[in-house]
Amino acid sequence: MSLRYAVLASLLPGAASGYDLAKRMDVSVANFWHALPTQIYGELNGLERDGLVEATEVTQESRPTKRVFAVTEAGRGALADYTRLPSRPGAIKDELLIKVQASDMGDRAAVAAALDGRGRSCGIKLAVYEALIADLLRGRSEDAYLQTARRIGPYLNLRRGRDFERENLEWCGWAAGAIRARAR
Amino acid sequence: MSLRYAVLASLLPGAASGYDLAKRMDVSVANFWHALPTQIYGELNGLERDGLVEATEVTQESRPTKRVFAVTEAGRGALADYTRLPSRPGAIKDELLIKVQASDMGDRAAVAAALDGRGRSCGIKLAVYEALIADLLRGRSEDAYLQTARRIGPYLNLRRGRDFERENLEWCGWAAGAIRARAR
DNA sequence: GCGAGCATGTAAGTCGTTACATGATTCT
DNA sequence: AGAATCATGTAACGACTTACATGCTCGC
Repeated sequence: MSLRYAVLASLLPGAASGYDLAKRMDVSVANFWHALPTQIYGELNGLERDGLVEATEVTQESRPTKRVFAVTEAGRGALADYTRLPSRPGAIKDELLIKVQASDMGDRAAVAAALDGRGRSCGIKLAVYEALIADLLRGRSEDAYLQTARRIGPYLNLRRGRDFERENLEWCGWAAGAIRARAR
Repeated sequence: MSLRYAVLASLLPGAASGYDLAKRMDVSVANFWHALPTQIYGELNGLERDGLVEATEVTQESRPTKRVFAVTEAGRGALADYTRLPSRPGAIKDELLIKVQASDMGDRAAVAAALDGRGRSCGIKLAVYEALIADLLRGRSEDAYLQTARRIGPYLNLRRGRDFERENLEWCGWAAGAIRARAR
């Protein structure tokens, strides 16, 4: 029941087609809620049925016709109600950490290499988050932004994502080093 | 297909019943792979069918009879093979962050209160991780431990868990403050 | 000409959660 | 007396993933 509200929240900055929304969620929200296009198409139709979003057909030249979804008043209300509900604890699923857990009995070199690879993708995500943060701030200080911006939720979450990647990056390097030191 | 290896890795320190394993995973591995008892019982039976674990019936007085599972040689081999496989990117699912994302249009006070609550549970988890780390180190320095311990995988993951909770705790406080400053 | 991107979905299958069932024992 | 712990599961449901289908356009 949460994907529904992740989709709704991702539509807040403006209407979007399912295809566009899938890409938007990949940068704005993938950090804490990941969804594949298939799932998003289904959820958008469900939201439309329940009157929480409204669809408009947009005919394009030299591109397939698309359906653009906008949050309705009822949708905004449902999302506000949702913010009052208790949340279940956040969950992380990471196969790599299972491999780290078993690394002593497994292929140490392979796990260390996997950690290097993960470190690289953390570095890429980190750069993306830093660019998005700079985009929002547009030269303003953080304090100034938090006082004047129309919305601060997305900024708070970007900060969380950035800090997470930063720390993960550091840990990957450290853990790979520790495992390699062990290999001798 | 990953729960299977999370279960196998959790059995490495010693044989356990499904019931015990569910609790063990709640402290050792919940950090990066969470599973409910129902799922663990099912997976253990699957692992037994495939010869990756072996079950022994243990009759107890004044307690129900239980089945204790131990990793077999084939199980150890399967886990080692698993460490060589590529991992998909780690995924976080956190309802609270959806609420933070929508907080500007929702109930700010409720979201701030939810962040306080999350901060408290982070503090508790942090204390647990710190105690587990101290338990493993037993007075030794980290360097000494990494050089001499039989296994370092669990330690590396405890460090990751600790750092995560520490940072999450700090972020929750900061975000709650920012949202409350907004409410005025 | 070929792959990548635009745009939307269905169908099938796997994974994960919730509710329920059982029944003895130990703690408050 | 009632709740929590020990111990294992089944059944039903909901969430998520994978594979596939369609067809047009743009850049290389």
